[in-house]
Amino acid sequence: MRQRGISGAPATIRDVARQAQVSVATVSRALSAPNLVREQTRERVLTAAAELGYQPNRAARGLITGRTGNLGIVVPDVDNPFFTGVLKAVQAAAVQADYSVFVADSDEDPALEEKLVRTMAQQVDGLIVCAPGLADEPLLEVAAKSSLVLVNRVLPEVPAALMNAADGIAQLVAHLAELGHRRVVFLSGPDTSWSNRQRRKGLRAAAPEHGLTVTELGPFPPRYEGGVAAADEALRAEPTAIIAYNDVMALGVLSRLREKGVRVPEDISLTGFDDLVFAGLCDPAMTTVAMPVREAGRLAVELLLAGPGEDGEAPVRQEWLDTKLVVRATTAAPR
Amino acid sequence: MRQRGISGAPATIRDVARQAQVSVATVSRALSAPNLVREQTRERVLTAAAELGYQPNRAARGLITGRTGNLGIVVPDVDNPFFTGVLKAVQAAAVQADYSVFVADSDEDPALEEKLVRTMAQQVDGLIVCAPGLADEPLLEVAAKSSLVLVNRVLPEVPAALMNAADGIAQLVAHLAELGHRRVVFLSGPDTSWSNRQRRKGLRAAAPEHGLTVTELGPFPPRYEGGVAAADEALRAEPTAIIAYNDVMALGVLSRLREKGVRVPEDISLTGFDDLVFAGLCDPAMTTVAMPVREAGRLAVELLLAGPGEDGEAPVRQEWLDTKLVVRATTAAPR
DNA sequence: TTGAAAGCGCTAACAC
DNA sequence: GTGTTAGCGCTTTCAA
Repeated sequence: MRQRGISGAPATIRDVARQAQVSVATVSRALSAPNLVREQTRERVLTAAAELGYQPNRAARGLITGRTGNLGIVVPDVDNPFFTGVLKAVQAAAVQADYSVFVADSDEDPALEEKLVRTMAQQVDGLIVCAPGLADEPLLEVAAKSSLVLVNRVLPEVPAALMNAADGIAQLVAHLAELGHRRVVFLSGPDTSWSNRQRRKGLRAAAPEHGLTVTELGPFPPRYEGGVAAADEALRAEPTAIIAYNDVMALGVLSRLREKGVRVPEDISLTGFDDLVFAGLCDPAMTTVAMPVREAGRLAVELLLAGPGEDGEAPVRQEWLDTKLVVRATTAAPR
Repeated sequence: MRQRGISGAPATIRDVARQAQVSVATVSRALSAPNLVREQTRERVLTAAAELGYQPNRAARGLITGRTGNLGIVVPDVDNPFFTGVLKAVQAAAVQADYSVFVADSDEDPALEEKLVRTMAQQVDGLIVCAPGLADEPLLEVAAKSSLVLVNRVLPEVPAALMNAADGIAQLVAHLAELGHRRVVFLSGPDTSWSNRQRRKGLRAAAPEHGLTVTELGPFPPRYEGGVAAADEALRAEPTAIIAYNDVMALGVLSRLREKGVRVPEDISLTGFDDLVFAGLCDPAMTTVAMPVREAGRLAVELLLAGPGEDGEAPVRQEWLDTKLVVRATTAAPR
């Protein structure tokens, strides 16, 4: 920030001290430990500070306290609504606790991700990482030296905010079974993704309980085109319902099915996952599973601020958040 | 960031100096002005730094240089793809220039927006503001003291990255006219929005040139529900084409039209604006105008880093970026 | 080419 | 309750 005001440089604590006729220590106290100064003195200081437009220099404060007042979050793609949901909540919770937040976008590049995590770790009081692609080791290493919270990822002794996708897919299975479906196809996402593994695991556990036969196809790229490509393959298995790895993929499936004259949900049911905005806006509106992205963001900040506890006393918190089935118009009883 | 490594506190410049058997000044120089130290010395320093995992403390550096190495951006909603497009590019450009970026979300609240802008201004080297709702005065005030760049907003003497929506809508009008449309409806967004004014202005200028009669309706809330509500009103004007303020609203219109059995584009043409992801994913895919969000983000950072010039020498840069018509499936010749 | 030393603006002992 | 003062880790004169 370049100073260009008439008054030149910004006011320092010394300017305030002079104006209020007290020492710098008193100014410091009046501002950060108000109960340590006489009411009257404090008021003089506050007035002087206001008059001079004084704002404490955070770098100087951080230098001595060892705290920066900043939180960081690294995500693979800030343009992906899944992560912005988390980001939004992180941001809100941080502001509330009087922290600022740094955001870094790795553009899905694991190497960059590692660099960003390391760089950021040293300029924040706590770091939130949603980085499906990053390897375990660098994370563990950083976690050993800094306050780290993982989102949707489990690593020993590292606090985490987890979304219970397995249960979400179980809800989905129950819903489908109740409608009368027996033969479904699961369109898998990337094998490397923790989320995909969770979803598949949940599916494998829940399907037998509901008498569902599942054919797993893929992996497919978790994008619109991936869905388009997957649709034909899915049809060949002649299911009555298709469970796509996520909403975006489901949209691709939907488009391809329409192209081939297959009606949804009359001829075949289709579900997404994540409940991104457009899941509710497409036509027919998509039955999907809502992920607690906001809650995860909020929780991540809470875990960060709660800190590691009194040196190993409390156990590391890895908390699961509920997902929720959202029934819309792409699912119906099979013919 | 809490330290918990075995080695205790992180290495400081003094540790490196000791290990490399030089003074702290030399370490500092080796790191930030390599050509001022002998090659051999520099290598010793670099080795020592690497061995100790030394990372300069940014707060300390900032304290003395007056620079923070941080950029800030404030947006009304980090969960809105329009802004995340800008954010993504800002982030990328910043990292490239070795800056970190703070992001603040005002949640569309002008009062909070003002507070965030003021707070942020003092902890960054430059601030990017995309805040349609914020009043002029606070912005001008902050701009007087800090490096500020506006996105999609014009204020005297404040550098800005602007998207040429007026031209975009002119392209839209030309496209519609070419298809044979003569009677169109414009579904207006919020009156207070700079974007809406730009779009309306462009429409009013372009329509007559192409022999189009325009009925302006609204203002409507720029959301899905706004579009649903607007659709009925639009139909009453019996247009052959509807131009919605933005994509989200257009989606609402599309849904309501389908509900009423009005086919798009056979019975009526429909256009959006912004080209958000789902504009290409909905069915039929939406004809819309792509906004140069990425370019705007990139440019904003460039304007920030270019700085105010040699004290008033160079004129303040307010640059316009091109928008682009994207023809998809919601527009066709009228019956 | 290198080193010694003076702070940047602030907080936290420690005196009074 | 308040003031004095010693640094936090770094960059940058100024000398050598």
